[in-house]
Amino acid sequence: MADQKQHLYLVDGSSYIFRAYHRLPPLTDPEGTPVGAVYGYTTMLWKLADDLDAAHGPTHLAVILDKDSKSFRNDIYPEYKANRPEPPEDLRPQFPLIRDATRAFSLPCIEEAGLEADDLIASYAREAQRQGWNVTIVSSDKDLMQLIGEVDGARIDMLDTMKSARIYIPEVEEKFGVAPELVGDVLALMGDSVDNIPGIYGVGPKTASKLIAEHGSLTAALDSAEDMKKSKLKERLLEHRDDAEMSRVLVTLKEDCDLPQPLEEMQIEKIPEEPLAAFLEKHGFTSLLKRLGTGSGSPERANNLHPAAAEKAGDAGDVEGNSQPLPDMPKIDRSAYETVQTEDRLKHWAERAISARLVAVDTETSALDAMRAELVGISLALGPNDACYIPLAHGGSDMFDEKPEQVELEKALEILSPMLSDASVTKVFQNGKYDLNVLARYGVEVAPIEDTMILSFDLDAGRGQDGIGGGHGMDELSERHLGHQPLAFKDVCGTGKKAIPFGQVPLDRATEYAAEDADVTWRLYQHLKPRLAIEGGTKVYERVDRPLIPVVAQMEREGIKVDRARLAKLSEEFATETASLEKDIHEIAGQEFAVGSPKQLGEVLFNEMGFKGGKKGKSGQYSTDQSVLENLAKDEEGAPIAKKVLEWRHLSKLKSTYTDALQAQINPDTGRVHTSYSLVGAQTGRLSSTDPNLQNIPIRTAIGRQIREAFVPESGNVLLAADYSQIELRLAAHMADVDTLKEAFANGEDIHSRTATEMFGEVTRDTRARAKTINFAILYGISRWGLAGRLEVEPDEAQDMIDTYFKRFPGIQRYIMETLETVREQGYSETLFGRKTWFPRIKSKNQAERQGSERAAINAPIQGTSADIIKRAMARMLPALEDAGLSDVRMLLQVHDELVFELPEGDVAAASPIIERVMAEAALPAVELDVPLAIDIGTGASWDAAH
DNA sequence: CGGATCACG
DNA sequence: GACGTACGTGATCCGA
Repeated sequence: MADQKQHLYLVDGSSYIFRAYHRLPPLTDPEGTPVGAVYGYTTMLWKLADDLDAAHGPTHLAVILDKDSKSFRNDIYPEYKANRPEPPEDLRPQFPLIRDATRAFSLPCIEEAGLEADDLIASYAREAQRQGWNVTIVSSDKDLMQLIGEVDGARIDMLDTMKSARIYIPEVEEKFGVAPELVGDVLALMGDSVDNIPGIYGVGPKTASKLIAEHGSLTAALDSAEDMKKSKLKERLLEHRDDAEMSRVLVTLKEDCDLPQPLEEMQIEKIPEEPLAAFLEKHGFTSLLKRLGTGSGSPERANNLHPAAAEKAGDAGDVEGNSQPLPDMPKIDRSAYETVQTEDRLKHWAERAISARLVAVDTETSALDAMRAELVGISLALGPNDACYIPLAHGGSDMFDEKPEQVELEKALEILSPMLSDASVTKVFQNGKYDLNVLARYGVEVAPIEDTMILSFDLDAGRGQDGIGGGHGMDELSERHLGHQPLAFKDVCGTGKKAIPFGQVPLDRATEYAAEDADVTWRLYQHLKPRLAIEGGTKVYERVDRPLIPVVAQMEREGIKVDRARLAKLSEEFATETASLEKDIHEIAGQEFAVGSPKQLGEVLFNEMGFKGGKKGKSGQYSTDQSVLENLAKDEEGAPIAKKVLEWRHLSKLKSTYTDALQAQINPDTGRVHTSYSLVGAQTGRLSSTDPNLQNIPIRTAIGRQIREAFVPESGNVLLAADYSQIELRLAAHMADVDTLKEAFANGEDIHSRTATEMFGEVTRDTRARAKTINFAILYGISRWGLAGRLEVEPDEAQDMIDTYFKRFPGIQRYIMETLETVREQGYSETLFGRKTWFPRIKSKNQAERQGSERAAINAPIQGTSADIIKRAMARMLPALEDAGLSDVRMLLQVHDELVFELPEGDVAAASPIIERVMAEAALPAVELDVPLAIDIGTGASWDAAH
């Protein structure tokens, strides 16, 4: 008998690489091969190998892979997995590398034609269990959860390495509401859209779990349908019984496959250094390579991997590799954190923070909305693993539990405030705007601050692709830069209806989560801040973005007053009008249908009513967008219904998105609407606005403008709107150095008219409108087909116009070529103030993808410079007004080229010239433009009237 | 949760 | 020779 129980680890390699691919940045090795998923896979094996000596660690280990896409399940059901999309282009070359990586670790790698990895895993797991071994399946695939459980003391459990979570019977019961043996029955009912397993149509995980838990088996659940009272569910159970029974077969794992390699051969003791070292070297995983020599644990990060964008891009690509070595930080250790429950300990931490001069801070609250959330606790970090959590409003898990001991909230803030406002103590946040707003509502001012989210944005905007690895949230940053996955909020509080407020999380758990966030923030700061100077991000961070954080925070707290009664009245009018339009539309169509459903509308118009001009898109659905309906409206037969649908759309959009939604957004405490601006929302450096979005309030139609009339000042005040006139075209004139355009702006000419003169020789309504379209087309990166579509001319004619434009304004073409050349060379574009936007796909082999990046790259310096300028104006605005003794002016909103203020009527005359000057001079002294920046200012008793 | 649509600069 | 056509956002609805 072996002295230690045998323990087999079965790694579900195939499912792992898909998850790794989607979660890791698109890294490439020195040869340019994409290796993001391989890197993730390698670190995962590394961690497992690290556990070789551990008590619960593996004695035997094998990786199981899918051989090909077909299996015996396709014989039962040909559509099995038929919906699977092809793997992404830059993942495909990584599949063979996964095998290489496995061999590099000298581990067995098992795959078998006609069998899926799941079946091999099931068969190996059962065989090992029969021999009395323990088994751990390294996967998070829910299908495999069927296997979990114990037979004669031999356990099968699962390990989700991405979440660092063990999965055993309680976790399965939590997820499925039934024991592991019944998981297959639940899966058969609910189906699986990814694998294309039908299940019962209309039955999801909730209903499936409930039915199986109630009846004890699939058959019993299906049989019970007979006795159910009449319902949709009953019908569906009866009608689709066959589907469920076939699904049951599909989800059943084959547990008796022949085992291609005997269990004994999977024994491991120590990973030999070769060929692992050669593999790590070949793919540039040097930080792992270094660890191999020292024999220490898993890596913090791979620091010589190149972002795919910077591939062969000269010095830019080496930036990460050249960055200063990080102080060697110990692994995150959640058990090291302190829960601060007494005044003495709190004072101790405050004193330590003051002498440390740098402290990472994070607040925990009861809600996501900074204007409504209540403070629940604060965490601090002074170094790696040197962190604490200060609970301030934790209650028991229910009203009968006693509250845990904690420092009283006011007292705690009194102790912390001097430190938080101490000019010699830097407070580091992740998205500090949120914490600033929460603390400000408790009367606590915080300065000076640093912000890791903004640091990341200023260094890496645009670096991800299609949402992969490009974000600036804490969890993503931690994984990307620290190689560590922090506890997720939902792991602590749950999600959906079962979610509990943070204040009810037990203190030990709350401390692990909250203090870790401060710890991670502290570490990220150490990592990101040094990169600024090396990579040229200091200016934009220090001069533009960081100063803006408290300014935007204050704007959010100000909010804006809306006239609720007025909105309600509009809602009512829109409701009446849409109802009557809907009736008319049904009458014309000769049938009732959901006007709001593009699918139904398309079928009614182009099938039932037989109108021509129906075009189906990718989804196989008719397009019914504005342009289609406008064309239909030109047709005598089509006009009546098309016009009414257009009108219906217009009104129902205004009602649902604005008049209804804005009323609901009024904050009960302040009576005003508080948007939330994202400082990292747009890759170009613009702000974005959410909850509600106040940057897309209607203005282009008279009906829509009524909504603007509901944005009003407090009595005795007015609203003042100041906007940059044609700022992007002015910047284009400057950046492309176009004399004609610069001269026109210097003379205060109407730029579209001037363009019309240059291009068509005369200014008429028509030529001016065309010129305007062309001017914008230039800013957005032009194509003859795009312009042709907009102007409703032939592509040839559009090309002539583009040629003429380039001839008349010669700098433009040069600007476009030069911009693209530098972006291709260095991987990113830059604004006049040095803000970078990365374009990882600028060299894509996919033409559409590449051209899309090119258009974005042409636009980004212009849109981004404009964003820089208004941000600089915002940061200077209130101090400038205060210097002039105007302390009652409140800055409320920013809409890309416009600022909205609320101020006493009597201050308008004095404030207007100051606002104008600050905006006009915002580029100075860093940048001296060749064109003046003109500002239009208006005031009025509503936002509409101020225009 | 993705697609279609439409509101803004 | 085919591809798919203007940049940047966010909210709502539908339908799976």
